[in-house]
Amino acid sequence: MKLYNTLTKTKEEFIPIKPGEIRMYSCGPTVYNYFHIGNARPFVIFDVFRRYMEHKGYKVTFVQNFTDIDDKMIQRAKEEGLTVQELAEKFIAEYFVDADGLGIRRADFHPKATEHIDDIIAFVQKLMDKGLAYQAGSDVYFDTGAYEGYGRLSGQNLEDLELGARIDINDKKKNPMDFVLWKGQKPGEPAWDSPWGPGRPGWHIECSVMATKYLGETIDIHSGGQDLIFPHHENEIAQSEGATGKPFARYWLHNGYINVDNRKMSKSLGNFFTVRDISKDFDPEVVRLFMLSSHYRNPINFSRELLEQAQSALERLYNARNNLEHLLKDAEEKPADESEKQFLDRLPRFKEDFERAMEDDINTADAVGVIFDLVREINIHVTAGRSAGTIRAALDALKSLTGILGLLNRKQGSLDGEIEELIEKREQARKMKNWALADSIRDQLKEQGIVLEDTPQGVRWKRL
RNA sequence: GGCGGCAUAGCCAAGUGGUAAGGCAGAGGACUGCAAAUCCUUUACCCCCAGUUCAAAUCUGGGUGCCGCCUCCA
Repeated sequence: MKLYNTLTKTKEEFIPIKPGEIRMYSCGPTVYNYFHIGNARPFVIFDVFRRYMEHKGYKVTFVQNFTDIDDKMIQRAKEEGLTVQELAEKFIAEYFVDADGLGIRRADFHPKATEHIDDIIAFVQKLMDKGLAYQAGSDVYFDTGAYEGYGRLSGQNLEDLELGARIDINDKKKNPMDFVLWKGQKPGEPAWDSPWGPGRPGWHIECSVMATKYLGETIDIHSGGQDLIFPHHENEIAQSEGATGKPFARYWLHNGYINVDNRKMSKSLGNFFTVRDISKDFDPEVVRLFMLSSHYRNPINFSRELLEQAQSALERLYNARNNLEHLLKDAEEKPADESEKQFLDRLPRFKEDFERAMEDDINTADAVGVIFDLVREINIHVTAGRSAGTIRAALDALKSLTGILGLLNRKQGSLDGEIEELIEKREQARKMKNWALADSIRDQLKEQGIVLEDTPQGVRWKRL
């Protein structure tokens, strides 16, 4: 498996610290709102990475945090008339609703900052003890000047950063790039007691603390959006390596942005679409396929038209699956004939091609292409009269590959009796060549979202 | 000012030395009572200019255009 490592700016062969095991941390959402599809991209792509590595037999321990205390949380809670904790609980629940819809599996741990205050305080204390942090008023700052190697991840050095700095004037800091580890309480804000007085953790520290707590001082992979490279991940490295003296993460993975009209989708620009909003018009699985159709490090433009394209593509996948399941219903158990054998012999190649794509820095776009190649092969060769074994093999191959990408989660389900009766009535009408009646029933069902397709093996239905 | 990314058909998008995967849309055909699904056929001067090479979308240099980070942000 080759992965592009932001730390080295090269594609490297991935070698886990412990053979067969992967420990990975991915930055999760600040839970003050529904998340938008820009936020969703890392959730989806790193979920796919995790699924793929598990498919390859790795034991993956995956941690994704919830930031449940910060300025935005406090402000939003105030606006909503909720406590910060109530706000967090609400949007953590909503996170899971949308994440489930997108087919994102739960992490092994979803730690929250507020549940690790003691750990955070101990961590900050450790940095103080090492002379890498200092108290200024009621705040505690990380001393970037005292830490060697600041800027390694983002390819910046302190001087250049300061030259272009658009940072707030803050007299309390020794160095403009110093960042807060512990924020002293302001009136009306939630706070926890600490050696430096009541306050709350800064943003960056929670990830260092929770990553090392759940995964160890050196982890295999740390991931997130490109906008986290600086300063968030830079600061995580400084804190973690400052505190432990060990490398923090071996591989840093960063996904590209989702753009709208070629501009980055972001909360501050206000040009964002929440997954929740999009779910009103599209199955979130469409969003998932949309994201996986391009390489994760490339920016992708978002538009309704592109989702419609993805939706049509997804339908093609479902059609193939539904067709196989339909064929399987009354397929015979019999030995494969010569042409079936040839088809079966070709099946493993799709898996190989798929894996080759995935091994190349998670090239899901290429991998999706392989799935469509497989679909065509299946549509050509797996037709009426094929043996049950052949159909099953095709279905297994398709489900296996789409499963790794977390696609085709929708179940075919069943129809209620009333609709079944209508379908039967239409079948009778067709036998009598009463096309007018047959077509009117078909139209009527379509109104209800049931599409009928007549095949040589009888009528097949699907939901719109 | 510093650092970085991208430019492939109507729309999306892989491909990083041997003359272009895949999807969507379109056109024609097959199948169908009609459809749908499916299959077949069809649609690319790979941003521009130089250079390296037997050979470049792919490497090098120079342009042009767009975007991002350096501030909260996935």
